[in-house]
Order: sequence, then structure tokens, then C-alpha cells
Amino acid sequence: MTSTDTTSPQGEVALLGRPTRQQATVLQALIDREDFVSAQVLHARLISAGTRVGLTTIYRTLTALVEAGLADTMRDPEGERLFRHQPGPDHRHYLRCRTCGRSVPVDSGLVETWADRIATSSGFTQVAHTVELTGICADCTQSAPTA
Amino acid sequence: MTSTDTTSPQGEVALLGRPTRQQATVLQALIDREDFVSAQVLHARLISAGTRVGLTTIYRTLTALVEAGLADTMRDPEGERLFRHQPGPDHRHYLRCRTCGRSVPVDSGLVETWADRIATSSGFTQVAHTVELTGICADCTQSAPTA
DNA sequence: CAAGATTTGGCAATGGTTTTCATCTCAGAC
DNA sequence: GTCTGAGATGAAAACCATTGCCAAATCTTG
Repeated sequence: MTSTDTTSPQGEVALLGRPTRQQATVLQALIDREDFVSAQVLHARLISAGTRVGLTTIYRTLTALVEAGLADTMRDPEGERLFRHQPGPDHRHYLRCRTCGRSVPVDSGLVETWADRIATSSGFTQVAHTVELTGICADCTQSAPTA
Repeated sequence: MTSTDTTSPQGEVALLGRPTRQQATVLQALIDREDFVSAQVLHARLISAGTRVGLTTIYRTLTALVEAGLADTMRDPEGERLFRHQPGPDHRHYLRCRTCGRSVPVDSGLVETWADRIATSSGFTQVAHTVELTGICADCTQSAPTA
């Protein structure tokens, strides 16, 4: 209350061994975003929102989130890493709009099956896959028909 | 006509408008590699092989090769760009060994179909996809069973 | 052989990500 | 409440792949 509100409501997340305000803030920001963001953008957002947090911590936390399975990661065409909160335990794939940047999760059951089959027929083990889909969403297609 | 021919001994490749020794060297090195390489590694290889060529030229040529459809590109987990010669016109997908780095092309017909279907059902247009498969190849699995 | 245009490649600049390390914070002990 | 040590933070520097810049080298044509 009157003291520094360390804001530790209910289920705190201890990503690096100890739950901290910064980690909770980053996770919350990622959840609110509901879409892929770069560490840089997320940092800028938090700063301009008045939250004092270092870029290093953002990177550390995001990396920990990915390792903990709480976030998905992908790379945009320029090689920048993007992160997105992942509610469930199983990994997802997304279709991302090249114009507005929005992304929607897609059903990837077929891909999973396909990947498994490839693994079997090739003799490879521990096969992991990354699928990145990009396109122009309906809205953006209408806005610029003659792209 | 040996005169009108734009200096093409045996099918020279003119990526930037004019066929040059460096461009041919880079392309040949990429073909010989038969697998994904980074620009840096390709450069190191050529240098240690006695070929004098600048890193800048490697990048320029590789980029041109990709644009010309003669090379595939992907990013390794660290975000570095990798290039691989592509004999055919249609694009391929590869399964890459995380241990030895070798990669093999895989049949991706199902993925193509899947991607198209996603595009249709989502309302997105101009959907492009990138698929990256990694695993441990049979040889490496035997070498280190308890990985 | 000279003029003009294109390519090359060393070097500096860019920019995202990681490392370093001194400082700060919190949980538990006293 | 205070002390204390392990762990977390973050500003700045280090990294490193990639790109931009531009003078020198090379090829084409007249």
C-alpha cells in the first residue's frame, strides 16, 4: 500500500528462480499484446508507459519465457526475433500479415503429422519444425488491391 | 558467332548484368557445397582455397542468386542467413541435422497444399511460407544415443 | 588506345543481441 | 527490526552478421 507496491497479486511467475516485478511486467505486456513483438518494441512500449525496465531484462525474460514454454518465437524477414505469448502447452503456428503485422494462429495438425512422417522416413530423430506463414490479410488486401 | 556472344564460354551467369569471374566462383562454390552455408563460411572457404574475393561481393552475389531463384535461403537458430544452391525452379524444404549440420531435401507437397488451404480459409492473399525442419540424423543418433 | 560503364572489395557504419559487472532487492536468519 | 548472502537488474561495452560508401580495378565499345 503506502509502501512500495511490489505488486505480487496471486500466481507470480518465477522464471529465473525468483519472481520479480520486472518479469511479471514483461509477461503481462506480452500477454496484452496478443501478437508478435520484438524485444525492442516491447521495451519501447513499457518505457513510454512509464515502466522503468532495462532492455537487458526484457531479453532475459523473453528468453526464459520461451524456454519455459510460455512464449513462441520466430524471426521476421530481417532476422529480428519476435515473441508472442503462448497460453497452451503445445506449440502453434501463425499466419502473419506483411502489411499490418497482425497474426492469427492457424490449425497446424497437418503439419505436425507431416513432420512426424518425414522424421520416420528419413531416419532422423528428435525432429523439430518451424513454420512461418506470411500473407496479406483481407483488410489490407482491400485497402490496396493493386499492390 | 564468337563475337556477338557476350563472353559466355560455357554458360556464364550474369547476375548483376555482366558475368564476372567472382560471381561464377561464388556460384560454383555454392554448388560444390551441396548444402547450406553462411556467407561468412563460404568466404572463408574461398579465401583459404586461394581465391581472392571480398566478403561484400559474396553477399551481393548470394543475394542476387536468391533473387534469381538459383539459391534457397534460411536462417539458423542464431539468426544467421544460410544459402544453398537450388537446381530446380520450384522451392524446396529441407531437414537439417542439428549435430552434423547436413541437410536433406524433403517432399513438401503436403505443406504446399496445406498452406494454400490456410490462405483460402483465412482470407489472406499472397501467402508465402517458410518451413524449417531440424533433427538428428541417423548417423549422429547412433554416435550419441544418450544425447 | 581511350572513354565510359560496371564490378570489386576494404573499411566504416548499422543495429539487434549478448556479456560484463557494479548496484540493488528480497527472503530468510538472528 | 536488522543483518546478510544469493539472485536480479540495467547501463554501457562488446559482439557480429550484414549493409553502405567510394576509390581503384576491369571489362566493353568506339
